[in-house]
Amino acid sequence: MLHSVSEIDTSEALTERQKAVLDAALRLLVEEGDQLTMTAVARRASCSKETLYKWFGDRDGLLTATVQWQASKVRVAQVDGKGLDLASLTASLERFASDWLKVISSDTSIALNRVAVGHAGSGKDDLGAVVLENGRFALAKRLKPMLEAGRQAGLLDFADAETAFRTFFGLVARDVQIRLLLGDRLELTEAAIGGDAVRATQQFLALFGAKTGLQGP
Amino acid sequence: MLHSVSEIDTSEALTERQKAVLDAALRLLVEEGDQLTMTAVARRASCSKETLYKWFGDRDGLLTATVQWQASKVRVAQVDGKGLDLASLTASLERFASDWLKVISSDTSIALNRVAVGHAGSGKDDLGAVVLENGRFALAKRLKPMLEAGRQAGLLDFADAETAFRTFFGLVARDVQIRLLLGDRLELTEAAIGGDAVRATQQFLALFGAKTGLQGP
DNA sequence: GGCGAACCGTAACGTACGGTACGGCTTGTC
DNA sequence: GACAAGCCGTACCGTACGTTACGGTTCGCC
Repeated sequence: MLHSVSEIDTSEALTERQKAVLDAALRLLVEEGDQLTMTAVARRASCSKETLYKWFGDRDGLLTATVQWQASKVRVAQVDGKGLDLASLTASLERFASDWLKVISSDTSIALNRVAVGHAGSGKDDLGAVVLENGRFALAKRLKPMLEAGRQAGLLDFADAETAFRTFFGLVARDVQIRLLLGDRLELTEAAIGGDAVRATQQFLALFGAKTGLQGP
Repeated sequence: MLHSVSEIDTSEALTERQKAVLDAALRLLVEEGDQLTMTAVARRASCSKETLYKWFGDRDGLLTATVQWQASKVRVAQVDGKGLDLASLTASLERFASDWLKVISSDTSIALNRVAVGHAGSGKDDLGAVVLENGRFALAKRLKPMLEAGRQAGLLDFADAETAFRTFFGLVARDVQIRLLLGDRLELTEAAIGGDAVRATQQFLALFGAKTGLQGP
């Protein structure tokens, strides 16, 4: 049974058919937003509504399963901070920034966040928590070890990794996500993302780089 | 007729009674979110549904009018940069940061943004544009002259005011708005907001303060 | 006092959609 | 080949809610 899930576990023993159905639901979610209907999902996935209800319980269960399914697809490898120097730290931060900008500007992320935000008001489900856990918090969990390693290597100087992370987050995302969620056309080309990643990283290093005389006047 | 409006104009000749009705709708929107019903609004406002439809056209019209009504209430005075020094610039920036954090963490803003985000997918109305115009863009319009003045006074150093603004925005808001929209409990006390405003301002000045030897080693 | 406009309260209408039931088809098992 | 399980397609049910209609009341105006 899927609709009893609210823990952190991910793929939850989905059959291939179920994954295909959730993929269809996801595509429809991106196209239609929250006003997708069970009938439309069934038609798109070439399955019966009865099956949908048997597998996912109800509409909220389907939505939750869809969001979790997408979340389970974006697990990425942990980077480790072996032999860290300023160049590799910089490259890693730029990588994080670039990846994150690509994520939040993707159609899928926008659609999922819209749905989750819309549901956040009425505590029926925890879509918001799922999205947050696999977005912002997952990013923090991956980035913080790198920041700590940078501090160990004498490259960074900060008191609290959480605070440092949040500043990095702000420097990278700025107003991009909220503008996209609110429907602002804001095309982020590959080049623009790359430039933003470099800028954000430089700003972060300017704020939290260790004062070892390497960059001061 | 209200429902033919989509320009930038604001209060649009509302009678007192209409304002009262919109206030009721706004309160209900904060409580119920997007699943408020016309019946509920009519009951809360002690008016008939017929009146609602006559005044606002349809449900979307009522929602749009409500959002615009709230927007028209938050017009604030333009600050001017006469006799600007570092202390007054710092104070102004802190003020902007603090005000903005208060806004985005308020129940009203959260509710309005949630509704607007939810509607942004299906181009039925332009709630997203309205919210954006009276939120993020209004802030930029008020802040940029101050930044320019700071540059004129030799206190700030940046190439593009828009870019500088967006960095300030990122440093202030960080992950706060998206977390709140997604339902994360994140209580911002008066003290926390004040601290964040100071921190964001200091970081901004560290990045964009003119290198006049005033703060370097 | 008579009249019309605006508005309140409520009832009624239509529909879209969540959820369920059911007949038929396919597939695996004995 | 009989049988059961799982699933597809579709028809069906119930309800919530947007929208409309209408009788009754208030209020300004002559």
